[in-house]
Amino acid sequence: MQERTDTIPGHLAVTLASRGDGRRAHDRRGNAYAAECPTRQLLDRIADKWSVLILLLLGEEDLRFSELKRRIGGISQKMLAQTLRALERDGLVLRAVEPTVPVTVTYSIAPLGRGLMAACRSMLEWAETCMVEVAAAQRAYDLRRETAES
Amino acid sequence: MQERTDTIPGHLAVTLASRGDGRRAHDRRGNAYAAECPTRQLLDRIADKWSVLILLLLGEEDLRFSELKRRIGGISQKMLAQTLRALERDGLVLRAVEPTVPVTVTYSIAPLGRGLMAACRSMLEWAETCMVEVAAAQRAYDLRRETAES
DNA sequence: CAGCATCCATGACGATACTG
DNA sequence: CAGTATCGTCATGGATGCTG
Repeated sequence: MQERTDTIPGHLAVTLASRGDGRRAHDRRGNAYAAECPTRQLLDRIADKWSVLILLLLGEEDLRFSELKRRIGGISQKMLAQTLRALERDGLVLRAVEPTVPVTVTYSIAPLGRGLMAACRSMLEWAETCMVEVAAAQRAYDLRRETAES
Repeated sequence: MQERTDTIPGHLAVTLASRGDGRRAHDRRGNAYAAECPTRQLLDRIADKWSVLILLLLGEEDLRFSELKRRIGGISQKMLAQTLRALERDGLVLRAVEPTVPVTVTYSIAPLGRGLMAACRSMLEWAETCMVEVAAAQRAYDLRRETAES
C-alpha cells in the first residue's frame, strides 16, 4: 500500500509480496471476501444448496415448477419459488409462461447460467466420488472424540 | 431395466427411456436429489457460502482462526467455528494445535479437500466474470416488474 | 390444477459474555 | 488466542388460502 519498502527488511518484503498474491482476487474484479462486494453477494446466492440443485436439474432439461419440486427432495414450495425468482432475476434461469388453461410455466437454464453448470457439476461429481472417503473421515473423527472423552 | 418392451407401446417405451436419462445420476452413485442420500447431505454442506469461502482461503495458505475470521467479511465466530468443525469432521480441513500459551491453532486444507478446490474456484471465477452481466440482468428484471405494475 | 401469498412454529444465525 | 454458552432475532419450512 505504502512505499515504505525502504524501512522493511528484504525477507519481510518478500513475505509481503507473496501475501499480495493471495489478494490477487481483490485486485482483479472485486474482493469476494468482503461482505459488501457485489461479487461476494452473487457468490452467496449461487453457493447455496437449493440454487446448485436447481441449476443442475435445469441443465439437463427444462422443467415445470411442480416437477422441480417433486425431484428435489426436501425443498419447500416457498424456497423453490424464492430461489427460482432470485435465479431468474440474476438472469441465470428463464421462465416461460404458456397461456394454456390452466397456465403452464416452464423453467429453463439461461445462457448466462449455463456457464455456471460446470462448477455445479464438478461439485456434484466431487460429492459423489468422495462420499465414501468423507464418511470414513467422519467415523474416524467421531471415534477420536469418543475415546478422548474418557 | 426389464425386458418387457413387448408389453409396452412403442411411444411409451421411448418416453420411459428418455426419462431414464434424467436419472443417470441416480444410477451412478446415489441420488443427490433425494434428501436422505448421503451424497445429498454432503452436497448440502459444501454448497454453502461459508464452506466455499473457507476452502478457497485455506487453499491458498494455512490460516489461524482469528485470521480467517478477519478475512471473511460478515462471518460470525459461531458460524466460523461450526463450519470449520464440519469441514474437519468431513476430512476436508486439518486442525493443528500448537501447545503455546495461549494456544495456537492453524487450519489447513486436507488432501481430500484439495479435490474440491477446483469446483470452488470455478464458482468464484464465474461470479467474478459474470458479475456485471448479472447486475444488468437484475436491472432489466426490476425494470420489467416496475413497468408491469401499471 | 399450477403457482403464488400469508400465517405461524421452529431452527439457524449473530452479538455478546465468558472460559481454558 | 481459540473457542463454548447463552440469548434475541430472523430466515426457513409447513399448512392454508387465494387466483387464474
